Amino acid sequence: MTAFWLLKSEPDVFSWNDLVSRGPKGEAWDGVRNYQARNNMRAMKVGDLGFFYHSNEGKEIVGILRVISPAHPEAKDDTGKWECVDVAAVTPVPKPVGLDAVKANPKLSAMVLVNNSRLSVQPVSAEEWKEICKMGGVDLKALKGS
DNA sequence: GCCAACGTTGGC
DNA sequence: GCCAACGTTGGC
Repeated sequence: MTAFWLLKSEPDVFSWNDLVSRGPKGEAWDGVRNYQARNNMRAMKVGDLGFFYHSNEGKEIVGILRVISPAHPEAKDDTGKWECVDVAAVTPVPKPVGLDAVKANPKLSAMVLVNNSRLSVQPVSAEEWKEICKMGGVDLKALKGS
């Protein structure tokens, strides 16, 4: 069963367009220094899908990415404590879903994004995934084929 | 730029 | 092992 996630990045540092420009080789989602977020990455499997969320600037879900490698130690990290997964862009969200829209939707009131805004890698339920895809105009059938 | 919420660190 | 101090994140 494919699991769903939400990964945050400040567009100043690393944006959706940056990930798109990496193509199918993707990019290591490194720099995470939070145990909860790391544990979420450890739980990821290749093929899992995630939302790409722009924090601070934009505050909206702008794209969908795919996990292309399991969690592995970070090359840059000399403590050996931290890990990252590799992700690649799948498709943009045609109508980016803003934080305000998520908050305004009662179906999404349990989302981690709403209740723990500081967690940078978070799980998304299948229901939440579907709802946001609907709001964003994402073609779910097209996603499956990718 | 401010501040609330949260996580981590370190003294005891 | 508790908790105060500090640092960071991220919404506003």
